[in-house]
This record gives sequence, structure tokens and C-alpha cells, in this order.
Amino acid sequence: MHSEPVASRSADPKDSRDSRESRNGTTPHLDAVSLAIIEQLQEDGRRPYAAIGKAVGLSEAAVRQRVQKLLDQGVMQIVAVTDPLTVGFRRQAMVGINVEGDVESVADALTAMSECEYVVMTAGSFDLMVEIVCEDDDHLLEVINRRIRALPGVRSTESFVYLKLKKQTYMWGTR
Amino acid sequence: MHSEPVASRSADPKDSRDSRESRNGTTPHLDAVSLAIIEQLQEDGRRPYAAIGKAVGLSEAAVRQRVQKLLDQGVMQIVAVTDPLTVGFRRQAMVGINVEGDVESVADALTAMSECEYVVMTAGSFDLMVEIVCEDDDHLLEVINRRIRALPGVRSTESFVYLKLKKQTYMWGTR
DNA sequence: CGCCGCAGCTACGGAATCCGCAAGTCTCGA
DNA sequence: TCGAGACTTGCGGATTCCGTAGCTGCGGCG
Repeated sequence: MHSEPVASRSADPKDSRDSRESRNGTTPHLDAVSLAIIEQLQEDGRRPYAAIGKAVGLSEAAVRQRVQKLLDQGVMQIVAVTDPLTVGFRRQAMVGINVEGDVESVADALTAMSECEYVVMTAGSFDLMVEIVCEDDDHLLEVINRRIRALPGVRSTESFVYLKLKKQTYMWGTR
Repeated sequence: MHSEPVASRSADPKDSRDSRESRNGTTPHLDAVSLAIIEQLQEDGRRPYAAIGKAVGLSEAAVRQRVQKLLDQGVMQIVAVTDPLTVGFRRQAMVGINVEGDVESVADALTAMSECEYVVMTAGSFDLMVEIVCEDDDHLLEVINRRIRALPGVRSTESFVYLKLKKQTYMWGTR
């Protein structure tokens, strides 16, 4: 609540010309001010630009332009998140997948499926882990057995059906 | 973009007095209009109330009050979400945990740890799955080996370090 | 060395939005 | 039948959003 400006201008004097880095490029490299803005919006996605500006030491318009750029670049998105159970999706599962051949192409196929909420390539005894959100058991069964296991390159899968979601936060950097 | 009102008033005539259900209670039961509002905010968390009202067939003030209630109830939250790698958290992992004794008490202990972003009780070869967000390898190592494995009741753990985050959406209900 | 172009910030005014409040409507239960 | 509670509407004032113009610092280039 004590609102101390996080950084004076010219916080990170080096490379500032990488702004054309788009969402597929390598890390756009955020400076301290943008990080502070993100933290503000992680606390409240609807916080007014003027309030954010006061907190990070920038004018309202500057905050607005930076936020717009962060959104365009795909660095962050401002959205409503819910507990899926409350919204009518009764079955969720984490699925671990082993792949033979190109892992990334399988990952892309999974990404294209609307039921796959979360797709990540991992090291360990699974090559991929996928979070699946479904309406009921039949739906879940169809996605795992008919769609995922049918993908070329998928060697095996292991499912972990969700019993209870205990925690779900979005506060990175706001520790 | 065709904005058809989703439901006439009295969409869900039954129990409307469960509004004191707070964030720990059982499902607050959303009606079709609240669902439609959530969908709007999943597309853009900053969309003006008037625009939402036009889309779902409600006045601006009505939308505002329902959104406030949904936030107060904990049904949804409006936040900025990011790719942690971009924001400076270089190591993430999913950890599967086997527990002997009371699973829930272990889950509560994990929930209290700020590095645990996501805690869920599962059926399958793990009792719990936890997503961990860390700054570097040392940090990750400490959390897994010193903190998690030290919890009473934890029998074993298996880690899946993230190599690449392929998909991360928040579009439940907006299919 | 001076000029040019770019990117980011500030300033500012008009339009749109947010927010609280008072009053009307509907349903359900006593 | 009546009253309580929840939901909705309408409205006015303060606030916020948004586009634009001008300024500044910096790097590239002739």
C-alpha cells in the first residue's frame, strides 16, 4: 500500500530496440518498470492506468501505451479466471504423454484441441504434460482415448483425474 | 461479434437466496447470464460494463453489480497472466507426490508455500500434483528436496521440469 | 560534426466509463 | 394479502479512457 516508485527512468539503458520481438521470438526482455506494471495488474486486472502510473512513477498515457504493447506482444493477457468446477466443467485431468519421434509436432496438435487448457514439454518420465478440461466423463474419455492416443507419435499416456483443486494463483513476481 | 442476448430475465428461477455462499461453500450455481458475463471477461478482462451489458442483454449497472458479486464470491478473478519465463522465473516444474496418511493436510502445507502456483489432489499413480515456479535451479532444488520432501506424510516425489510452455489459455466456456 | 528518424514520455481536451444512490419490479414465504 | 429480499433500471457527477500533438534522448549516417 505504500506506493514507492519502482524505478527511475532509464532503468535499463541497454538494448531498447528489441520491441519488434513478437510472440514467437525469444524473450522480449522486460525492464523493471514493465515488471512493476505487470505486478499491479496481477493484483487487479482492472486497476486504472492513473493508479498504476502513480505506483510505478509514470504518467497515465505512458502506462497505457506500455500495457497495450505488452498485450500486443503476448507477454501478458488480462482475463477473468475461474474455478472450472463452478462454471460447469466437472471433469479435469492432467495427462502425461510419451512420444516417439518429433515431440513438438505432437505438442502442436494438442495445442489445437480446445479441451487442452495447458500444454507443456517436460523433462522426466513424460515428454509432455497436458491439462484437460471436460464437461463429463464421456467427454474426458473421448478426448484421451480417441483423440490424444490417436495422434501419430504418441507412444503411451497416463492420466491423473482431478479430485480437488486446492490452489490456483496468478501472482508471479508479487511475492 | 453478433451480440445476441443470452437469456431473458428469470433464466434460473430456482434458488436465488444462496448468494451468501462464500468462497468456501459448495458451488454457488451460476445462471446463464453470469456465465455469459464471465465469457465476455475471459475474452478481455477490461471490457467496459456497458459493452458487456449489450452483449448479454443487461443494463450497465446490473452487469457491474453481478461482476462485483462474482469477484466477492471468489467465483472469478480478473488478473494479468504471463508466461513466467518472460517475467524472469526460469525454472518451473510439475511435481507428482505420493502421500501416506492424510492427503489434505499435505495439500494445505503445499498451498501455504508461495512457490507452489497450483495444487491439486488427483486419482492415479500420484496423490497430489503441484506446479512450482522458481527463479533458478538452486531455488527449485531447495523447494523440492528441502521443503516438499520434508513434509510429514510425503512418501515420494517425481519431478517434471518444464522445457517449453506451449499453450496456456483461460477460455473455459468460450468454445 | 550536424542532421535525420525512431522510440518513449508528457500534456491535454473531449468522449466514454465508472460508481453510488434512489426508486421500481418480481418472487417467495409468512 | 402483505412484507422482505434480491435484482433491475435510470440518472448525475467524478473519474477514467483514448487519440493526438509536442518534446526529448539516442543511435545511425552522410
